[in-house]
Amino acid sequence: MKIEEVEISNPEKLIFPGKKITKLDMVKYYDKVADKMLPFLKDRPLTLQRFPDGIDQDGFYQKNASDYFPDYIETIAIKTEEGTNTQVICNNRKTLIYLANLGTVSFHIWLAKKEDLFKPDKVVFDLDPPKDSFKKVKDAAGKIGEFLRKEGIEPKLMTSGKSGFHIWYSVKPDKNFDDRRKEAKALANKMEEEYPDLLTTAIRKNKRENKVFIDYLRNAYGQTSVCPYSLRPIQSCGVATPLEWEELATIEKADQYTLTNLFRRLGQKK
DNA sequence: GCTGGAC
DNA sequence: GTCCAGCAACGCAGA
DNA sequence: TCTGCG
Ligand SMILES: [Mn+2]
Ligand SMILES: [Mn+2]
Repeated sequence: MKIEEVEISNPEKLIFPGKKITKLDMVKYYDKVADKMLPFLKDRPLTLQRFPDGIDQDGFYQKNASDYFPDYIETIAIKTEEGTNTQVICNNRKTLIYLANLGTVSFHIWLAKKEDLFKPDKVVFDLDPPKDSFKKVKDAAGKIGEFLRKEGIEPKLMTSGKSGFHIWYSVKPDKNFDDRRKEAKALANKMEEEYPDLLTTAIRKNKRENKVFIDYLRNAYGQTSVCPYSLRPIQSCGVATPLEWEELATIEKADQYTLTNLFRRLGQKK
């Protein structure tokens, strides 16, 4: 069995056993969503989150491209504190299929592109709910969207596919991570000030007091956030789904859209 | 999922 | 021939 | 400087 000239091994192996979703199902999902997803992957170093034996078994993160990856897999050298990593960049459908066949469930992307790895082209706020209070994080997303627009920013919204939301905005890649993080922190502090009962920037869990955590620390060199349209390794096979702001009211959980129902939504959406 | 080293 | 370990660091902020 | 965090 081949898709995009990539041999699919063990197509019947269950990756989401609870939902009886096979590796072939997953590969087909990524093939189908590729046109939407590839623009978000473009030119960004990738961390793969792989579950070759399904999400009920231990998985692993993979940063470095394996020696056996075929030549058509694009890679980039990444400076780290001690040495160099060689990370994958996924700029085409064939690569996406190849990585999915490896059991990659989730794709985690850098906030900077290969042209300048030290200068991010977006700022991300990762909203994490307390325990599992989706109500609060949904409320927070709406408030933060409104807040950012008042600041003259045009924020984008997506479900994380797992428990919360991501809100981000595009910037020119003309400042380094330290500067962008300071900017993000200042905004997060203002949000917290405006909604002190709902939002917190406290890193320690035991100081969050059941509030929604605004994680602005993703805005740092070498950090990643989940790519739009990536699956998440949870029973529900939730998808990180970009939303129109008007859609927020209709969302009842962070994994509302899944491998199974995402295309129903995309079909309706013009 | 796939490889390479240990046995 | 079979078995099995490895497959990710990093940077920040607060204590 | 060490630890929790994601
Ligand atoms: Mn295995
Ligand atoms: Mn999150």
